[in-house]
Amino acid sequence: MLKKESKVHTIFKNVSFSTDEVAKIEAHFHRVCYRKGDVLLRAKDVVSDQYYVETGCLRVFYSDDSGREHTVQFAIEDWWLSDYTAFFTSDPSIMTIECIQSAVLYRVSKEDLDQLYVEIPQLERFYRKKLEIAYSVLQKRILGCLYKTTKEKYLDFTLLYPNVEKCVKNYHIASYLGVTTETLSRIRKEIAQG
Amino acid sequence: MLKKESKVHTIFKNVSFSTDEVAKIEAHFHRVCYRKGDVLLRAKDVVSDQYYVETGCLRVFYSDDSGREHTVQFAIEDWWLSDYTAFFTSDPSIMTIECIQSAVLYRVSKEDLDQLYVEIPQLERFYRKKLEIAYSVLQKRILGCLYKTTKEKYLDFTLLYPNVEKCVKNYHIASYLGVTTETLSRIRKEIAQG
DNA sequence: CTAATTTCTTATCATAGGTCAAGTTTAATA
DNA sequence: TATTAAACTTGACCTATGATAAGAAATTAG
Repeated sequence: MLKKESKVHTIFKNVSFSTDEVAKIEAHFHRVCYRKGDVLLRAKDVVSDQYYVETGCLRVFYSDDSGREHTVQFAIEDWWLSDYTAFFTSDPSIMTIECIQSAVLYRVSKEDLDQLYVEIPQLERFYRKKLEIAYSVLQKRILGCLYKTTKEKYLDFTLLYPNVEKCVKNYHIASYLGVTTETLSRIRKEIAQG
Repeated sequence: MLKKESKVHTIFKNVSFSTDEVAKIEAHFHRVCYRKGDVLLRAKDVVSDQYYVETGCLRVFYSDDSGREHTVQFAIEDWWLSDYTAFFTSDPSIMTIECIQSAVLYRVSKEDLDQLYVEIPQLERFYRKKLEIAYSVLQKRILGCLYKTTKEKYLDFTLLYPNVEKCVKNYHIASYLGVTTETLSRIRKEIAQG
């Protein structure tokens, strides 16, 4: 029987690790499952983990003072998620993470990751590059906020998250775009009518 | 006479490098000066450098199809700047970088930096952490775009860039907030009147 | 110091999107 | 399948901000 491929090769595509390094990494990534409606993280929790999504769909949102929810990111297959601001700064969470569709995730703690960075420079490089891409994506979104119409932002959303639209509620998308469900409804109608 | 402190210690605060490492880093950082009005980078240029600001004030902006400018960041003393999306992805620039107040910068190329990352893991760590903070800042700005009033966003701006307001034009700030100068004018009036 | 140019403010009007409310469709549950 | 609840759509009205224009203030150049 063939030796099972490590999940590490899936998670860290295009990075070559030694067998020893793969073992070290594997030891710190924990497979966890969640079901629709589960809450992985609540505002004010301490955030010591981040997650890699194998399957499922989740969203990270902020609830403002008047109770309105604002979605900062979705995560489906092959995405990462956390309340990164809290994860990076060690401040308490301001986000909530909710499971929208049953998910299989790999969890890793900040502490373990910091340790791995020292032992495996390749790994730190991977995360640096991942952050570079993430930074670019956020900057593009900000630019969109500055000058694009809601319709354009909606179309950008469908490109960035091609498979998310199917599995999330309308109001999830609206809260990502920063508009009301009513407005999104009108925009969809407009797009449908050409 | 005392040996002059290396600029490396100023740029990479709180990181300990060996004398040899300092020399290596120093060899790749080039002091450059710009004057008010100078353009460091034009849209469509290849972006091979990023800059550390010793003194001065600059801004990075995107010009949309109808010629309107949208400021993605300002940079004053101790900030870094580039068209990071282009810098990270090697795509041609979509941003323009303009000098608002005479500036002294330290320039480093992507190529040299990539080399230094391999030689000095401490340096890669510094930039990873810098990116983590930058990511948090951008996410906070996005969150602001999703639910804050223009007035609140303006006040956030004054907190994030406490000394920038003095040296930039009103329309620079407006283009950072994603509103017209007229709107910013009204908001300032409103704030002044209590 | 004065003139010219740029920037900022104020006013009027137009519009995208918010709020509230009602009705329709879809999904969950008995 | 029927009932209930959740999600979505549509309409009427309101508000913040954009567009345009004109004048005031500040900056730069002669």
